[in-house]
Amino acid sequence: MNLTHSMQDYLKTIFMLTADHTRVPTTRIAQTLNVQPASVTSMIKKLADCQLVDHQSYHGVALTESGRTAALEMIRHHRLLETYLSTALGYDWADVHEEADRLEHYISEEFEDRIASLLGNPLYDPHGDPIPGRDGVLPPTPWPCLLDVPAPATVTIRRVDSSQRDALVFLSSKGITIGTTCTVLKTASSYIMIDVSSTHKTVRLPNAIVQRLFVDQI
Amino acid sequence: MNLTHSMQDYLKTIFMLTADHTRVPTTRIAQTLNVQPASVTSMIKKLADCQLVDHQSYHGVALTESGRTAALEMIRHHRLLETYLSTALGYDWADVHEEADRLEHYISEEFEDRIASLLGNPLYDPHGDPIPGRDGVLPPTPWPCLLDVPAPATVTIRRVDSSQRDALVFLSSKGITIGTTCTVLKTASSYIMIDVSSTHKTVRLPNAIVQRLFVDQI
DNA sequence: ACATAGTTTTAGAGATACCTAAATTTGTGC
DNA sequence: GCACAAATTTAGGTATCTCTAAAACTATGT
Repeated sequence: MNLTHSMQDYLKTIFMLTADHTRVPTTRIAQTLNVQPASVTSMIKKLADCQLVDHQSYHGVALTESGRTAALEMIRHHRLLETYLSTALGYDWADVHEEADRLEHYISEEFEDRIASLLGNPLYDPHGDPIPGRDGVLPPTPWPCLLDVPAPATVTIRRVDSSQRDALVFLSSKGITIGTTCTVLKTASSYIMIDVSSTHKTVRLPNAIVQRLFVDQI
Repeated sequence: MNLTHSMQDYLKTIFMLTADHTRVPTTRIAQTLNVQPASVTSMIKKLADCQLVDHQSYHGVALTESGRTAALEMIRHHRLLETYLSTALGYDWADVHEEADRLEHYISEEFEDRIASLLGNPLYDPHGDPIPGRDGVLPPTPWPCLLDVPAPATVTIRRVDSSQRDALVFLSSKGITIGTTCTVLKTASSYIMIDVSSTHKTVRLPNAIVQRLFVDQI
């Protein structure tokens, strides 16, 4: 069964929204994809016909094993593209998502293989998100949220929640990216103060940012 | 007016088929795009409504100035992608077309600019086809067909008609590519014999191949 | 000048993916 | 246990791009 562009989008979205292993309600899918709930229902029905999702009327959706496999393939394309755009074409990490989101549906397996091997089969994309292998295995992401690290501590940034472009722009403007080492100077209730080791500047990070950072404690 | 994927395909095809500055009949477009003539008629009508083509019922189609501009943009995408796939990703020159044909519709202007500048703003793609500039200007292609070069002569391959994948595979198997220098040893009515200077091998080229090669005479 | 073969257009229909509006189901609060 | 709000599905409609079959036009040969 060949998947349409749209089916791939739905599968990827359902995968993202079921990371917590619960079923996802139609409405959340609709919000995420910017379509009406009624449109989701009819697409879900189609995906269920293809055995890609398990749909229980009025009780949400979950991926089947083959749905999960298809979603992971798409996520592999997306994250490899993000990595390639960033590493080989010099894209800013805030701009890779939009381009990858379009191209992921149209690259061939050959293209996928070639960029993967040029990049040295990377395990993480420019935001630290894990890139599924061809076998569908996701590399581990064991890093705790910076919000949960008490001061004083020295940490290395490993992963950023990339869903808000603004946050990415803010972080790179402060010289903070994957691999950056920082020292947490102070933890307040609505922000933290850190010292960025590469620039030796002190930066105030509001909680909205802190909760998007995942770190290795050193 | 935003162009759909399909509109872009039609414009590109009409551009290719009107290289000789004549109008192109519906049927040829249908053959080229592998659709039925009736489908062409309705798409042509849509393109004419957008002032992208000039359609005179029962008397073929030609591009308008804005149709030509849109077609050249798509051809620029296509040929830049072919060049990039070949140069940066190591694709065989016989395989670039298929991949580029899909991706050309989905890359952004930023992607276009980045690969163009990484490649040094190339003027010709891996088959020697001219890459339109951002301004829509096509580099010159002054090279005569090898068929019209009498023996003995020493020539450099400048361009290959890439429309038949088999021919590309055959040529590269014989070590013949863009920039290859050859000496025409003998001209017969249905083939020629050449010496490929890089391999020092003598190769018999049937006319079906010879008529697809365009060369600089040295 | 006109029949006719071939080309092109029109007419009507199917698939995909979206929409709005109306109906149905769920689960909570009383 | 029932009413009600919220979530979800159904029903019916739009746009895009394709198809087949039938009608209309062109151009050629006699």
